[in-house]
Amino acid sequence: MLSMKTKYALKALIVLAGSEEGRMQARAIAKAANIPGKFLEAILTELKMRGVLDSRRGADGGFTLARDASKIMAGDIIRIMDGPLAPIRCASMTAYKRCDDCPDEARCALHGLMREVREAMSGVLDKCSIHDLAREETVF
Amino acid sequence: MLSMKTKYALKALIVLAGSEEGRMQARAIAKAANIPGKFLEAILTELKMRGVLDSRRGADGGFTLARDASKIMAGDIIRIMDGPLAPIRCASMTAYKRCDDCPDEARCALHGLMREVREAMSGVLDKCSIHDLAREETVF
DNA sequence: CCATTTTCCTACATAACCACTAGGAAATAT
DNA sequence: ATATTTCCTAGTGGTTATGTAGGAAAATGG
Repeated sequence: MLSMKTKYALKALIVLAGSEEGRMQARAIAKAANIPGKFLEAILTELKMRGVLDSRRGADGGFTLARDASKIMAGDIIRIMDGPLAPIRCASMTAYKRCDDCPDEARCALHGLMREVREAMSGVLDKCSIHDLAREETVF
Repeated sequence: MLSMKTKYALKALIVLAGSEEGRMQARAIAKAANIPGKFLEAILTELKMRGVLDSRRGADGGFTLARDASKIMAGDIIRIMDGPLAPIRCASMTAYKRCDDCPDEARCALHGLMREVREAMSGVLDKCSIHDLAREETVF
């Protein structure tokens, strides 16, 4: 299950990608996407820290996408906010970690299955960009 | 991410499905699958309550699969223990619920994407049975 | 009937996480 | 200088995760 945080992050990016100027203030995004203001602030800061957004402060400041919307994938955002896509760490590409109690990964029944799941999820989420999401007639 | 509970449930079922007798006691399963005993007890009880296992108590009691291992799908178990596969309730088949704040599902950018994800996950998890998992040379 | 075994049930513990909120410091534009 | 806006540190109240402890109820073997 996606956390609200992740859902808000995606919505915020879609709103931002669909904006005229390309730059929007936290307040405006919060209003447009119907997200609690202070909470969104924290989310945007995190996205900036992780290189997804750029920001400028002070009057007439705001946030911009750090790269083209077509290069920001839904999968990237979910990984940043919620962690790896894979249902289990030993099946993750981006955050692999061996299970403490697993004697032999190659013969673990779950490992193989969960890799398939990860692959399936990645196949959808890493092929869908914020640009793809923003071009539809989106309502929040 | 799968919870330990779900991981344990799957492991327990695989062990049980792979056993000679078809009936095993909680203690024995815990040992074979390397799961904390008392915790497993609770898990097995839940699986029984949800119709996946049958049980008999008293001396020489234990747990058996309530139906053929080939008819118990990994997806079923995950849904029972962790909830819906879909990343968001409005994209779930088995636990659909409209988002409170969503004015029009058909035009929600996330809805469509998350349905694709659910479909992809279901495609793997609802086609893989405990039987499939147990037939491999599994080690825990 | 009795003792033993095993499931079943209730309760608790503790740590982490989720979804936010408050208040102010630092930077920027006019 | 002032107003605006992001950035930073804290804290809060509720829920979930991952178990443990202790004993009641049921079944079996003798």
